[in-house]
Amino acid sequence: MRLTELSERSGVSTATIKYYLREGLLLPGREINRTTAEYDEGHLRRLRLVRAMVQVGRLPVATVKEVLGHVDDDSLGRTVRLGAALWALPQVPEPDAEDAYVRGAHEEVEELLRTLGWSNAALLTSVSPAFRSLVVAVAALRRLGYDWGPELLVDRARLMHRAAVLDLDFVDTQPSEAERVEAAVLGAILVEPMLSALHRLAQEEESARRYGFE
Amino acid sequence: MRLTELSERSGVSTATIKYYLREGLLLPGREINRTTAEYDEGHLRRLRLVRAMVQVGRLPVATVKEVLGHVDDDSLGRTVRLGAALWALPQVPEPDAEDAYVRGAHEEVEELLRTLGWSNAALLTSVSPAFRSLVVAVAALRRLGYDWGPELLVDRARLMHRAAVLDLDFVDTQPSEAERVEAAVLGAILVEPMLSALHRLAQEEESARRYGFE
DNA sequence: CTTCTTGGATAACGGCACTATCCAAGCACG
DNA sequence: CGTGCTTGGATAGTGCCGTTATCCAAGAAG
Repeated sequence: MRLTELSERSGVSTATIKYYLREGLLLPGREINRTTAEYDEGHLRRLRLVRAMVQVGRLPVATVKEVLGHVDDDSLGRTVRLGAALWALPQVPEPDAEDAYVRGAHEEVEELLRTLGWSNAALLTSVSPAFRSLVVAVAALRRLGYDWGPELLVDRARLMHRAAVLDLDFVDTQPSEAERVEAAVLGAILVEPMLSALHRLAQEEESARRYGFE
Repeated sequence: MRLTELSERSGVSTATIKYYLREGLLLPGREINRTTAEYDEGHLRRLRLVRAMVQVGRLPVATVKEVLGHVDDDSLGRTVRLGAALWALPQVPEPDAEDAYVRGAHEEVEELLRTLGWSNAALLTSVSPAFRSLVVAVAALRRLGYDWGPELLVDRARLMHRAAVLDLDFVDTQPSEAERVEAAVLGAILVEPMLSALHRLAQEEESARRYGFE
């Protein structure tokens, strides 16, 4: 198919597709002659993947490129590929390591991992972006005077672990390794906004149950 | 305290504080004379709240203003205030209502709410931004060929409901109504990145447990 | 008195996701 | 065989947004 058809079938403007091609998010089509290129279903699928990451996952375009690079790199094992993709995700700004709140939060999160017995995750301490994001969030809450100690984190962590188990169960249903890796990354990137949406719906529901609408 | 001290204690540059004042995220200080204004602890706290929303919650400044407007509006009940604040959160772009995937996803999400018995949330169908975000996410997954039916959503929804219960339990520990409202909104805005971070850590942990690092 | 600091107004900046404009090379149809 | 359309590539421009820099006149400080 031509660029125009690719655009129609994906709902993405040709200008934007050209932009993605330029940025290396999409492989160039098979060049038929100097003014025509042929695209296939693979391009369409990849384009939809990019769109999902950008629109639903709110990933910056540069990040999508990086994530896809890890997904495509089949020299790595699945855990490493998934980890690499997760590490490319947008990060919270580097916290001030001198800040007392940040240091306290850091220790609390480490204690949390010990409590949970997440020995693998504990290896990643202070390097994993997810770890850092967690520290920054906890520090922000403490700065605001909320006493969110490990006891309040641990239940939520168990919940999210169960969500992760569901995600990886789903990954295991995929027929091929390539699909499993893609599903794993999608499970990280697209499931997250879904969980957020469910969380908000659940909050509205539960708030209405408890306090009504008055 | 003066602007400079406010800046030092919060770690936010004076230029940025001025910007927030301009945008109405911060109330002006008590004007001592034409070139001096006095700020208090309330300003510092509000500034930290704004920073947390912008940096940790990734909310656009205009959205923060809107959310704070709802938080401050004590003419409303808690559920309504929380709902209003949640509705101001960044939204996924309006989906194409003609799109078959979107329509299918819409029905699936409605079925999900029926299954869960979330009757209050069901009232909000097709208006709540959270509902819409969920529809968009499900549609994106289906477009990519994943058969994520309600059966895969319902477990996750129950998990997020339990998270919401924890959030509202925490809200109920707050001593005053004003603090409860703030905690509820924070519980929506700051807890979400925390859950995301925990989710990613849990995925890395679980992936390492299942497949190792090879 | 002079030098520094204050807060307010305004303009400028840098990043980012697109989008619009050109262009020359092909194709399609009467 | 033209004439006008479409193609893909290159380049520049747009709009938004969070932030920062520049001015300024009015006070404070030594």
